[in-house]
Amino acid sequence: MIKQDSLDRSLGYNLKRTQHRLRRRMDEVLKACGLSTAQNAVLAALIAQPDMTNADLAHAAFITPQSMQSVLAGLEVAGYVVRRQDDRHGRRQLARLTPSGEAMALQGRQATVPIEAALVKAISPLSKDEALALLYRLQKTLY
Amino acid sequence: MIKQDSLDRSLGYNLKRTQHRLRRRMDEVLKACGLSTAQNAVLAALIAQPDMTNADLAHAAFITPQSMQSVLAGLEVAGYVVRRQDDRHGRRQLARLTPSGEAMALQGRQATVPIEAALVKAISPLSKDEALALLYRLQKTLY
DNA sequence: TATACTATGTCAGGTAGCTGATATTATACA
DNA sequence: TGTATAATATCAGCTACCTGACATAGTATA
Repeated sequence: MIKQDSLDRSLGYNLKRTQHRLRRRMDEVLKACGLSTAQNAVLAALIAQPDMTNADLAHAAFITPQSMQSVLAGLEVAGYVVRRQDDRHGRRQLARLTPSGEAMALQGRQATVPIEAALVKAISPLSKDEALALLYRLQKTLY
Repeated sequence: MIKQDSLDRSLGYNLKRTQHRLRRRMDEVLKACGLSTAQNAVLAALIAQPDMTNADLAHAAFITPQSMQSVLAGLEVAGYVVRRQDDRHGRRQLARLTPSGEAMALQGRQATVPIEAALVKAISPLSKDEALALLYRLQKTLY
């Protein structure tokens, strides 16, 4: 490698590389739980906020509603999630965790806690609020 | 949305969301050039450093060497890239841009410059060096 | 030198997520 | 009220990328 300088100094490229490594680490530990990243995202979202629709979960997991359908179907078959009709809405189906789904959600959370903790530690000398504020600004710019 | 707090304060989740939006923006402008993100990554890498191997390019574009094979094959068919045997190595094949490949690389670069510029602008009040240093620390932690 | 190990390229098959299209329900509005 | 628009779910097909297996060439080491 002689001249990789322009790429190494690019924010976009470094955001990509950071996210890529984060994804790899997450996949590693989640695989040990028998969860995919998308599945873990669903469980994490549902434990924070039960009775979400397929569309909501898709948004939370950064995939399309069509893709979320199959993810959710898999979680239903596995017995981690149940869906029922929304009483006050003929189209919506609300998903929530079963007891075993909650247990699996906690396992996924436990597995990923060390990674998040390592990130927080690596922020220094910046504060977590400063780092989050930076990411918020970038997100707002990119919306 | 009632309680999304824990996710919104998570560094990992916000890294993912930032990268996701960046990816969408990049895809938009590159599509107008007729380029995929992977193709643009190859062209950008080759303009910075000619005569790279398939394995090198795969690493630079964050995909597997197997996947890069088909990307590179497509770029060869399109006439943007040529590959030749490395004189001093029986296995390596070195890729470089054709004149039209260079032109397309510049088009891709021009299309993405405003996005990178917007990111740089959004960093403030932090400096670019501070932001890059943060990403470097995160990458090192995640390796 | 011989032998194990690593790097590179390639083929084959699988999977996750995407786009497009459609039906149904809710909502906004004229 | 009626009608257009938006939201939600779902089916079908496609594509990009992955994993696994393998052949060949270079490198290290005993």
